[in-house]
Amino acid sequence: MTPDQPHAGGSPENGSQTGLEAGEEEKTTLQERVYRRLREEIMTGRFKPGRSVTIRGLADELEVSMMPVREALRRLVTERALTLKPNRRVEVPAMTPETFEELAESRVALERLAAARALAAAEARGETDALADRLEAIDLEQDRAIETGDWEAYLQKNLEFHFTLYGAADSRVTTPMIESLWLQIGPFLYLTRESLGVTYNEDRHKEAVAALRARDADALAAAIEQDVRDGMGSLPRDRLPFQSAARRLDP
Amino acid sequence: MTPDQPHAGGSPENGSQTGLEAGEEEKTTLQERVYRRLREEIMTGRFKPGRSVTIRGLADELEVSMMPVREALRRLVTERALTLKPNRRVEVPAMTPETFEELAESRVALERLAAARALAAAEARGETDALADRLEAIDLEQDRAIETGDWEAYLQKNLEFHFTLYGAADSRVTTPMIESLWLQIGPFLYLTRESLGVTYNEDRHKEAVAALRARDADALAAAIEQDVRDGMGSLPRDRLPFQSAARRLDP
DNA sequence: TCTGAAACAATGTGATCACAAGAAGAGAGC
DNA sequence: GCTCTCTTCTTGTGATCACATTGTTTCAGA
Repeated sequence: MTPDQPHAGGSPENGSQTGLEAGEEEKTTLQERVYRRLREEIMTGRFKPGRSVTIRGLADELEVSMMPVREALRRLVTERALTLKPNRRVEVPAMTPETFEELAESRVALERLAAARALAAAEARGETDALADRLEAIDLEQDRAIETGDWEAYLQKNLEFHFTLYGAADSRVTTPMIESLWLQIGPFLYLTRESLGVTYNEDRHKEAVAALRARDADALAAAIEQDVRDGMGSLPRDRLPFQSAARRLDP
Repeated sequence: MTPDQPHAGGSPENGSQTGLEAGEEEKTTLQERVYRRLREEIMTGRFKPGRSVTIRGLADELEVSMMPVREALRRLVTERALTLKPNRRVEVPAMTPETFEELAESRVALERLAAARALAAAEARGETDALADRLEAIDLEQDRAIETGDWEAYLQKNLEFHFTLYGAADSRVTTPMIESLWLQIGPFLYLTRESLGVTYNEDRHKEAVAALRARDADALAAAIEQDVRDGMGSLPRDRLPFQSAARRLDP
């Protein structure tokens, strides 16, 4: 739909010529699709810290009007994926060592909880082994991604592993908070790759699966905690693209 | 500002005749003030679960146009203070025992973390004792609120105690998440009062202050955890206004 | 060449309108 | 009386416009 057309709502002819994955499911609102699109781009690091984002700019780029972009941006700001500067301008937040530390600690606290809840929920439904099987399959695919050097797939499978586990608890409170944390860390991980090159970290996924099969909630939580700490703590702090360093990467 | 007036932005004559705390600071956006107002009303239980909220209805009530209400509502939905039904209608979410449990567990996980971080930050700045003094003063006021039977002040001081503590860490990640959790629990607490009458719970604030003075992070976290569990766990589950019961309270 | 102000452009915020989907109500048929 | 359908009204979503504010550029004066 071109903005010149003075119509609204679910006009049947929209979608096919927008930049928003043409031919996809049209059931959702435009704002929702813009949101997902932006979220995806933020997560994969296409928006670099310090880049300022404008409503009209994105509206033109995505070939929609200002309204959906405006609401999507506001949503991302409340999720802290973007920040609202005092000027009312929106930009990709720069990472600081303090925030990084806090994100790691919050992830540990919440993901331990989510993992324990997932085990309890799966066990209550008698699906624990099935869940372990699924996680094991994902972990194998991740190993394959490492072998073939596919960094994107590696990160994707890591994300899939964690959220498959937490999804078993269908926690409508905890999971969204964890998602918000990932959303804040995501772009930084991709930046890290640019500045450090590809570094695959050892993970504790196999230990987690084993703990799950053993119905050992404490061991599961410990494995998840170690996994989070390994993933975020093993990065060389002094060479990470924090704040000022990040600006250097931005043309 | 009346909606009939076809002007926008920071017209100097607005604010005085809106329902939004006339004469207040005009520096913020209208959307921000609507947001705070709604947030306040949700927290104090003026919006009962199941009540459906409409953009135009609120816009008329607050004497603003649809736009600020629309954005404020979306923000509250993102924070899970309100729920977006599949019909795209917004309503106050009904509490379920599962969600209540999950909110309690999440609070424990995050507030333990926030408390520990607060102690570390205060100690690093040499303000630990000053912080303890402030918390003690708040706790005394809370005791006084209990004596005089002022339920509103009681809840207010309880909130103040917790966020004064966490504020010492100025955690830009953890604190907002805790706020979101309180926002989800808040209205339910007030509902609970209506259905159960006033019940003052014992708290662990004095233990927390003592742990703070002793620079004992573990004891502090334990006190906070106990405080959260006492506050949320001591309520008689079978008589709480969950889901169906909540509907009964709504005229 | 540097500084400062004035003109210009870009941007966020709020208002208003149009439209489609859904909810509610009325009325006919059984 | 009950159910189904058609109509009417309500509501959310998207588009577009107006305005104030913030950034940016230009250009004169030293």
